[in-house]
Amino acid sequence: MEQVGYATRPRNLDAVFAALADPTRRAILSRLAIGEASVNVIAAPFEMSQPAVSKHLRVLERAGLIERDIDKQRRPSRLKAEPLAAAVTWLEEFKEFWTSSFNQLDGLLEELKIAEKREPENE
Amino acid sequence: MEQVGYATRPRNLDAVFAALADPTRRAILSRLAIGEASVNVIAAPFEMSQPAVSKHLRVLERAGLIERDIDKQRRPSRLKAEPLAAAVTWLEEFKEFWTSSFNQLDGLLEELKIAEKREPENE
DNA sequence: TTGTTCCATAACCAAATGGTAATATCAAAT
DNA sequence: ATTTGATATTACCATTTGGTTATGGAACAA
Repeated sequence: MEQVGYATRPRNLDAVFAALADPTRRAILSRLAIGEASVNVIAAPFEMSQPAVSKHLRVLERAGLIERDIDKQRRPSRLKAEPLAAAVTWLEEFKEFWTSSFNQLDGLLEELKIAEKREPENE
Repeated sequence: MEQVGYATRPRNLDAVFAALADPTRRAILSRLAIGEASVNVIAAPFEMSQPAVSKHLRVLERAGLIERDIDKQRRPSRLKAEPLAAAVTWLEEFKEFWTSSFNQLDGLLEELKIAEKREPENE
């Protein structure tokens, strides 16, 4: 396994998460997980025009999630790893941070604050 | 403290990823990972108006990423776990699927295609 | 009472998004 | 040389997004 974006915090998290926010684009990624595919092959299952799919591909490309080759007239796309790894890293680090003892500490502080400030009237 | 949140579908990946696509909202989540906070406390570090932050909080709430309570005049927000877990699950399942043997198969097919460049493709 | 704090809401705006249809480009096939 | 096929590009449209200022209202403070 090669190293992926561990040291540097990639600043394109915005674009990666935004790209993942569309179900069509997630479906495209799933399709590409099976293997590279041309625009028309990608577009076939969707009930939208080819330019619409091309736009989605451009969003995925600018997020770094796919790369596009040139094969005769076709422009096969294929997945790229690093941005997804960055998203996973952000989410996992955040989850770990959040579920750490800070959480329980916060609960304790909250109870202390309530007890210290005023008698509970109705909870 | 009374509950004010809505019942949210924990599988709304569109809304979750869209919410995560904004750096301000990710920063708000990081702030809330330390502990619950009122709107003004959340808004203080940002160079934007309070209504702008309230809008971001509403996006996070509709994505199910936070819940909002009522404490006197304050509306403290706190994190919710399930949607983030859903996002992590999607990404990890996708990553696993993608890095499975399909990938190596695709690589093999790619080499084969290069080797037999003259052969037309099927769809 | 009067004023202040905290937050929401409304109206507005510019820019981005997601789609369309029509056309252009360009390599491949005939 | 002409046609076909795959994709990009353009022009256009409606909706959403992310921000603003102004205002309203409930709860607290004096």
